Amino acid sequence: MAGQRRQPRSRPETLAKRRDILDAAVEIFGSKGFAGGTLQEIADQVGMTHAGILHHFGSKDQLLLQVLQHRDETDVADLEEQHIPDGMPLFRHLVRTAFVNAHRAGIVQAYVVLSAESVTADHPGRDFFQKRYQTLRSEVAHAFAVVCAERGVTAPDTIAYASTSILAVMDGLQVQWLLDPDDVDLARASEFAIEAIVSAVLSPAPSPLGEGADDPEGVDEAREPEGADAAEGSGGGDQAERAGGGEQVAAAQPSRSTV
Amino acid sequence: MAGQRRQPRSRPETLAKRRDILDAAVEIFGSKGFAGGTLQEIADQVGMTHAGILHHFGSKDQLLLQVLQHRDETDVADLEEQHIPDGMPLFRHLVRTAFVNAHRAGIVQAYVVLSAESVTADHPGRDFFQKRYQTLRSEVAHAFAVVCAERGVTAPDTIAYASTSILAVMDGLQVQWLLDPDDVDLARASEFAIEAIVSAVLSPAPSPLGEGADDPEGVDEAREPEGADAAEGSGGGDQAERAGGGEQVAAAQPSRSTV
DNA sequence: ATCAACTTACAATCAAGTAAGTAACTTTTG
DNA sequence: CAAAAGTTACTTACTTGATTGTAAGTTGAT
Repeated sequence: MAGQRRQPRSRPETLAKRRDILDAAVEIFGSKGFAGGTLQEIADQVGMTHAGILHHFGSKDQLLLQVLQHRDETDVADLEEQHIPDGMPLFRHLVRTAFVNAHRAGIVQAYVVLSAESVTADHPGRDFFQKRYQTLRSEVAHAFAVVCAERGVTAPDTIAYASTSILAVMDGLQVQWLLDPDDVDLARASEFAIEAIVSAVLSPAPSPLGEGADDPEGVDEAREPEGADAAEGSGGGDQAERAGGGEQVAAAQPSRSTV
Repeated sequence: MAGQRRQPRSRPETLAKRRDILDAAVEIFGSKGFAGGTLQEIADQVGMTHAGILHHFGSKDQLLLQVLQHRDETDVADLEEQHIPDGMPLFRHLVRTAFVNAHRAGIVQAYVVLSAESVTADHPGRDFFQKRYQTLRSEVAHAFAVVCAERGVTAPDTIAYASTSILAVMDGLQVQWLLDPDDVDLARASEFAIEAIVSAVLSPAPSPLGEGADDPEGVDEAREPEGADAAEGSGGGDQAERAGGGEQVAAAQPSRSTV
């Protein structure tokens, strides 16, 4: 709803200012979320009024989009130095990224918060993250294909699961690490999980859970064709199930009463 | 700042109403986030005014806490029927949970959004999720210890990484699945990843990434003792690195320009 | 003199919380 | 057992304080 001149012919000084704003926005949105962070706070951080920010970006939504895009560009630039890896080097690169991220809680948090927030109803960043994950998945899948070819392994159908899973662990570990940096070793755990998943693709082992025994088909999946029926909105419980499951296992903390 | 009588001696009818409110709150907070959702919306859904809700719960923060706690209790009750598993059955249970969750986008979303949002500065749910993950990690770790003992495997030091990783994949997959239910098979991918990680603990394979070669020590970790120095607030790029990484790999979607 | 980069001032919402009142139900008590 | 008294579950109405966005004016550089 806001008309905005998108850098019509701006001076280098102005561009620098815009970058400052974007950096401040990452920090604020990262620490308070998009809905929780305000233009005022961002403005304060760069020493302007909130109207000044709107002058540059037109609206809060636009600002978020630019933040996201700017991050991408910045990071791409960072990588441009190094050669962009494929095949096995990509996996090594992902591990290295986790090690680097363990020293960048600020940006990690921004992505964690914004990506999760983006799943909410018409969030301005939804499209961005959806496309991003699609891209990342296909890149990782490609690396898997390359590696399989190199080793003469017939590219298994597990590649899709493995690709999405690798990205998932990296993200999920970030959440736990942000909540509890002392308990979670972001870098090592990422390394371990990535290795585990790559191994599983390259040398598929029989399921340790017991092949026929677990038969999750009977539980749910068999009834409906794919996991696509999606969005509902009330009912039982998600990760909570996991809490329940362990409560009577010799758990460290009594979960029901303590929490 | 709000004084509130916490069910002093309420009638069963009242308790039912409160449950209604909690259910509505899960839905609203799940679809809009905690910061994004309003008491008004929740009130509308149960046919009251927002003041009525404050009458029951005192404040929005309190409401969130109760929502979280209520979910836990509900889910525990759900599980009480089944026997709570340990050892290998716990892992099977986690897989089953993923299959069940694939049909409960609503609650899955609530947890995804709220857990990620909880990492933000003094979020009322932070403590809840921090404790929750601690509990879950130790439960999974315990199951690993049991399984290792059963198989005569010396419990490896990888158990901690594996435990946190299993929870992480499950969470991370949920985000991707919510954004793109057609592209991501929540249940199958969770199953695959859990099996991969359990296998990696039970039969450790040499790193497929090349033992000495990757040497992430040199990158960062070696410099500072642990991944605990944490919170910063500006700089380079998180998952973005991953996008960059693949951009020049024959990726499906042009990432820089498209996004 | 013009244009970009702002600022001040204001509009329009909107949200959380509070206060006070009301109707219904429970408990006490004579 | 019934009237009084108290309590609960709300509502309406208001206060307070933000927050995004707009409009119009000011300043400095080209």
